[in-house]
Amino acid sequence: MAQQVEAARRVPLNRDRVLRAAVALADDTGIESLSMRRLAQELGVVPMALYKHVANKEQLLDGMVDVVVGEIDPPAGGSDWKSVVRQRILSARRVLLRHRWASQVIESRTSPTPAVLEYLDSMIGMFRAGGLSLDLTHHVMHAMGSRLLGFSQELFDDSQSNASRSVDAEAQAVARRQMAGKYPHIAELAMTAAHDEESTVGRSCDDQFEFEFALDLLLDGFERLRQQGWTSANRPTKRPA
Amino acid sequence: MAQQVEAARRVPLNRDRVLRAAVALADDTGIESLSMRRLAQELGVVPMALYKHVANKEQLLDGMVDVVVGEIDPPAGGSDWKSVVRQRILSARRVLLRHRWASQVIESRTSPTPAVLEYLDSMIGMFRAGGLSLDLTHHVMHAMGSRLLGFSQELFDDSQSNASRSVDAEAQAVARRQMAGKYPHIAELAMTAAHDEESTVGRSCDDQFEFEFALDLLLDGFERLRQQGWTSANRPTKRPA
DNA sequence: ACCTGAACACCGTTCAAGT
DNA sequence: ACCTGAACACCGTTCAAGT
Repeated sequence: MAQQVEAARRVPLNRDRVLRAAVALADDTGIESLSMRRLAQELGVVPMALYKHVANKEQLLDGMVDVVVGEIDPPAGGSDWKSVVRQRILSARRVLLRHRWASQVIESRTSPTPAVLEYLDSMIGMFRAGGLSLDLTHHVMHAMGSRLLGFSQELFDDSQSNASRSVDAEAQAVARRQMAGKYPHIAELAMTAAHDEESTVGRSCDDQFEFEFALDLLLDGFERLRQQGWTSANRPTKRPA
Repeated sequence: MAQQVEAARRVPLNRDRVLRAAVALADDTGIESLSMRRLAQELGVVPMALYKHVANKEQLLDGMVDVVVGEIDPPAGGSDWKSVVRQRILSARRVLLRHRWASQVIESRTSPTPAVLEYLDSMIGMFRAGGLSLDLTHHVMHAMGSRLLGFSQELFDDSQSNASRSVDAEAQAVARRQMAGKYPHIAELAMTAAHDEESTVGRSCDDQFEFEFALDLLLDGFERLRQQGWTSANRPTKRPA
């Protein structure tokens, strides 16, 4: 332990070491006690040294989110779309259970990090590959965003609007093209929403409708189970406590 | 405006005025800029004056949550259970949209406030009155907790475990009886979980199973829509932008 | 040119000194 | 007995002074 600290002090600080130390500290002591000063102390450096690798605390938190999201397993190919999506989401859940501060931090970000966008993009791709229409995939992503994906509803909307706020039109177009290159499925979805026959400029999508879509889907499911006299007796084998 | 501030200064401070001012300040300037010092300034008092009405900032946040949850409409009787639940949840959503900081604060509480417990209790009561079995209601509440209820999955579990941590057995029993009096439906549910044939002491419930229940319910719903060639063309009338 | 100690403007909360 | 100014132990971040 003391040896590790010694060794760590000798290795020159870099962004990756800063982020991993921050994740470890948050895992161990909780996100509320993660401070720039405490983190610096843990790394055996003066607080100011951190500011060479992250612009500020917000960027540190962004970086920590990317580390965590990077731990989610890549999609496993082969089976039907439901199994593939299911496996991926269960992997994400395991990751978020390992880093219990992560959901809260992800939801607190004002705009999603690249790693989060990549995760969402590949998730959309899995639905599309499974044969779901663009239209259905759009609403499905919103419904999943509730909490099963690990973060909140509004995140998905913001990936568009926040990035393009207070920037001139030309820069926006460039950003959009860059985005389409990196995240084709997100771009495809955004495009459809924009070309919607009833849409006015920048309408994007109807939050209220998305919310009710998820709600009604669940409620109808509950009612169906109710009518069938559903019971949890057919629960999978439980490991003993 | 200046008159209001003058008048407010004359009225003696009480807990209710402190909480309402805190809610208004969070609504206006965001939760991150709500500080004890700033709130005191807004009320025209010295920071220390607040500590006569709330023990600390955590208790202030608890009180703010109760104010917000108190704004949710009471259940409207009469119709089928789905309409009743639907209306209530849509009311809760409207409230949380008015106070955009609230979800985050509710999820950050270490144990649920009385108002939140009351809200959950009456929600359970609505499902039970609709004819859902205790068993089904249990899983339904977990599935709803995802995000549609406005706060996270784990909250519901903690209402039991957190309250009874590091307290002797006798005090626990008293607390349980008090709880059963105030929140009969929660108590009923907790009881069933405890008497589950396979349960060991304090097993409460299988988080993993609850998560997958919600997940599979949604996924099966998506697949059904997919097979039906679902489209959002039958969307309700949209108000123009 | 690079690094960093001291300082700034905050924060929640305590406590002793004042009335 | 009550109230509160000053103080404490923090925080993120700036910046000028040092090498």
